[in-house]
Amino acid sequence: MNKYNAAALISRINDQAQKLITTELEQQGIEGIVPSHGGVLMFLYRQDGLSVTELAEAIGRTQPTVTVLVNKLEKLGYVKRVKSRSDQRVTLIALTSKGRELEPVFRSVSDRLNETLYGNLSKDEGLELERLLDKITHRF
Amino acid sequence: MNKYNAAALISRINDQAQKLITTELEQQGIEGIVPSHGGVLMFLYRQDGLSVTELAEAIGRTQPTVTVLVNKLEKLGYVKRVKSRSDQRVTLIALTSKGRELEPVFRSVSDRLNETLYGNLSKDEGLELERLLDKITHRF
DNA sequence: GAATATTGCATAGATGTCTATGTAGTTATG
DNA sequence: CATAACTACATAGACATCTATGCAATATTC
Repeated sequence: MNKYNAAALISRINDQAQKLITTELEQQGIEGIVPSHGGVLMFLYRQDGLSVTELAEAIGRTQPTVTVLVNKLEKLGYVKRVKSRSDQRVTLIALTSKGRELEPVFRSVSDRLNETLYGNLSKDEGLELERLLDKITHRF
Repeated sequence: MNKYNAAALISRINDQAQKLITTELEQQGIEGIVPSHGGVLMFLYRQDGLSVTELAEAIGRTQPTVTVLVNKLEKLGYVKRVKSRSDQRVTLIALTSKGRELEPVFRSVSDRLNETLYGNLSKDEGLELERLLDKITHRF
C-alpha cells in the first residue's frame, strides 16, 4: 500500500540539497552565497545577458527576489547591470570576468549534488524518477 | 540519458506543495497558518503532549523555530503549554479543544495534497516513487 | 498625438527560519 | 553537597523570500 509520504520525503530532500549546496560553497571558500545565487549564475553561464524577469522565471523566484539576488552578486563583483539598448526598461544581467571564473566551482557543486541524488540509483531508476517527478509537476 | 534535473524538479514540487497547503488553508478560512504549523498539529493529532524538541525532530525544523511556531499556535488558541511533572525543563505541547476541532481541516488539506501528488500515478508508480525518494534520503 | 494601459525593475515591510546565546532546571562528579 | 556539565526552552539578530507598491519606459487606443 502507498505510504503517502512523498511530500515529506520531497521536502526533506529539498532541505538537505540546499544545505549541501551551501556547505559545498563554503568549503570552496565562497561566502555569502545561497543556492539561489548559484541558480542565477548557472543560468548566466548558459546564456549571458538575461533580464531580471527572465532570470526570475528561470530560477522560479519572484522578480523582486531576483533584484535582491542581483544586488548582492553585483556587490560581490560577479555580475554587472547593463541597460538594454532596444528597451530602456530592461536591465540585462551580465557576468563579469570574476563571475565567469566561478563557473567550475558551481559546476563541481552541481556535480556533487547530482552524485548524491543519483549515486545510488541505476540509470533506469534515475530516468524513472525524473519521469515521475516530471509527471507530478504538471499536476499543479 | 539522465537529465539530472531531479534537484530542480524536487525544488519546484516542494515550492508548489507549500503553496497548495497555504492556499487551501486560506480557503478553509484558516488565516496566518503556514505549512510548518500544520506539521506541528498533524503530529499532535497522532500523539498529543509532545515536547518542543520532539516536535522539532518530527517536523524537521530547529528547536527555536518550533518555539516560535508554538508561540503562534498558542496565541491562536490551538495549543497550550504544560510543564512536565517529571522534568520541569520540559514543556509539553497539548492540543486545546479548538485545536482538536481543526483536525478534519488539516486531514482534508493533506488528502488534497496527496491527491495532487499521486493522482496521476498508478499504485505501482506511487510505490516506486516512494522507494526512490526514500533511497535518496539515505544518501545525505 | 495625448491619454491610458502595460511592462520592467526597485523598494518597503512582513514573515519564516536559521545560528548564536541566555536562562533555568537536572545530572554527574570530586 | 557543591560545583561543573548537560539539557530544554526562549530570545535576539540575521537573512532569504514574499506581497504590495512606486516609478519609469514603452505600447495601445481613441
